[in-house]
Amino acid sequence: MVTIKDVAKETGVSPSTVSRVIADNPRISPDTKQKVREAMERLGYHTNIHARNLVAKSTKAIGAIMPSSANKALQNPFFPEVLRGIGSVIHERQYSLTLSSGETEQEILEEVQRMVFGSYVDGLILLYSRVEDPVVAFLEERDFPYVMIGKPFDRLEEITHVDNDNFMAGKQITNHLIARGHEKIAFIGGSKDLFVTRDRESGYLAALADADLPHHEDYVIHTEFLKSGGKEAVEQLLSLPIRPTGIVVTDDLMSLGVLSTLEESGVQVPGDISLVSFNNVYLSEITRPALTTVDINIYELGAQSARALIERTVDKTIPPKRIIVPYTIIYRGSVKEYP
Amino acid sequence: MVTIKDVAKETGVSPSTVSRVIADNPRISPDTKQKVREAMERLGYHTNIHARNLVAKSTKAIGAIMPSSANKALQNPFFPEVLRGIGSVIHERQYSLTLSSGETEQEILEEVQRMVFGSYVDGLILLYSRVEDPVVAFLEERDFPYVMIGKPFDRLEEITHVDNDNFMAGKQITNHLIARGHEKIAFIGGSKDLFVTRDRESGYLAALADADLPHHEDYVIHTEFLKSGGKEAVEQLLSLPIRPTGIVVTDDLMSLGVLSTLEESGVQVPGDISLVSFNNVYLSEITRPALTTVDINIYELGAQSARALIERTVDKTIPPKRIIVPYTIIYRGSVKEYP
DNA sequence: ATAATTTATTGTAACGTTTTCATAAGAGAT
DNA sequence: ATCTCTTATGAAAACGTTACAATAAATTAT
Repeated sequence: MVTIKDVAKETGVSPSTVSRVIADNPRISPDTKQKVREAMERLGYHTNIHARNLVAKSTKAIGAIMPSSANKALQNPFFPEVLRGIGSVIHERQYSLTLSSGETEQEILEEVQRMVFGSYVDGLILLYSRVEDPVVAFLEERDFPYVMIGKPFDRLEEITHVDNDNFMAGKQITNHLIARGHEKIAFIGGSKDLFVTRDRESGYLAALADADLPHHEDYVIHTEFLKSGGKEAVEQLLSLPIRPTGIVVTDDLMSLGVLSTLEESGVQVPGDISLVSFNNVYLSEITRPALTTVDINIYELGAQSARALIERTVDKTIPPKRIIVPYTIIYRGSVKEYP
Repeated sequence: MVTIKDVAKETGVSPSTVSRVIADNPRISPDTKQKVREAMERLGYHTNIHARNLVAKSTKAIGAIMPSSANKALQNPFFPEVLRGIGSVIHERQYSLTLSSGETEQEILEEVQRMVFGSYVDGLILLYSRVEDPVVAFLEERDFPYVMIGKPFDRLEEITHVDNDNFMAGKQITNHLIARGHEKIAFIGGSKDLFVTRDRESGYLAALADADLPHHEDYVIHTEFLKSGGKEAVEQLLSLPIRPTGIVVTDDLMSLGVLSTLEESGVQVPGDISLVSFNNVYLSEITRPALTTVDINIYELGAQSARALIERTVDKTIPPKRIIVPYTIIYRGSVKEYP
């Protein structure tokens, strides 16, 4: 391994000078810089991060915490896409990205502790948001830099997070259905513990209220992600005396299940029932019909969170902020004028 | 930050002793161990990896290299799933996982170089296999430990890799179609540059040959992953004078597109055409019909590669090996007896 | 011409570990 | 009682880097 000393010897200069050349310190004369850089190139020098980190205290690495993998949700193409967004700014800033996951809540917490105590990373991105998260409690207690993708359980103003305006998105996509003449609109969402679900549901309800449409309890269904993708939800909906003519589903992957179950039951989409969805992952354009869905810009969710985190790690004093990533509605074939 | 010295002072013992306790060195008396461990617990000691790595030379970290993200393939739920597999053994062995991706080939190579030169990781897992990969060339040249998921371009015997028996899988799933009476069987695969595609195709051809079924050039189609998920492929197939009655598709996500396009064209699955697929990702059970697909055990692909890599990093002399992860065929509703 | 200031460079300590070598104390052998 | 042999511990060097204080040389001010 070629070290700073080798370069120093080669150039006939001291190690400290070489170090400053690496840092591009203005105190070093252009000639020496030139000379040293050539030697570094020639010898194939690469700085050893561990030595650097040991003294510099900064690791130039951030960690991404995945939700507990006991959860099928992990198969959602959402994750590769956020990771891609994070990765792009990580790469651009010459940082590195450590991925952390675990089967259980407990495992995840342990991993996080190992990472912060062992100073593996300068900061963390939480790729999920859940109520009463012990990880958040731990990070707050240690005052360790982190940002959250999604909406924090509490202390909204104190936690830097990047999110969509899920309320407005929910409202607007529901309005789209209403504008197309639908009045009996159902809602299928994931777990009530997730803020995405809650926000999108609130938006849905607000849209109904604004349009003076009645709201039926039975039209709102919460289902576990893994439970055959909304099969039961659809069955429940179809068994109702008055069937809805439109459905708002909070996730494309779930929509796929909903779509299948509907067609299986002989219900045409969008002929009999219109469907709108969220996320705009790849599959939403290859289903039949292609889904009208709100594109929440997952990539940007990742990129923004990485930017905010890095900013935060270099200057701990900057105040927490909330970043709202804009969404766009992608109109495709799953909605039809009613009647 | 509480260091080894603090623990030493607290216990009235030397730093070296504390270090030895951490390493569970048998030379330390049970009493001192007990005493030191208590102090570590009490003070909340956690070992600083950078200091450790600096002297120990091992980072206890491995890197995972994702394919270039210019590629839509990244949205494939395949990746979260391998990552989950890798993550599980990483966690179990107390290693950490660094994720590396890049837009372009060049970016990826740079990242890899940074990782190996800066001694970020002890070894790398390549989550893709492609022809003439400069990353592989680089790693070989530096004799840096790595394993590949999939099949290497050349030097099969010299590169540790973990793969499925894609030939047999392709053959067996095609045989399933043949056993159900199909004789006109088409094949839709991804890029010919990918070994998965090639192997599965060879298996498909072998099955046809074994059954003395004729092979039509027109029945084999290679399509880019991102191109609307096999829409064109299906259209080509349907425009043929003699339509196939069965199709082998090399990826579930692609099957979804195929399925949609077929139904759109008024072709019933499995009524008119039977479909078999590969990977068994979550969505394959929520399509309509649910896909008969070969479960390649993605999780295990990840776990095995991590195990093999770690083994390799602790002992560089162990010979390269090839690990074949068994597959199973999951029979669902996309195949029907012909006629 | 001398003093004060700026500029470019170096020597050294520090970061938190691990590891080699040395040493003290106790056990066993003579 | 002396000597050797374990066993348990400590002191110190090393890992590769950064950063602070010190110094030498060059420039400017008086």
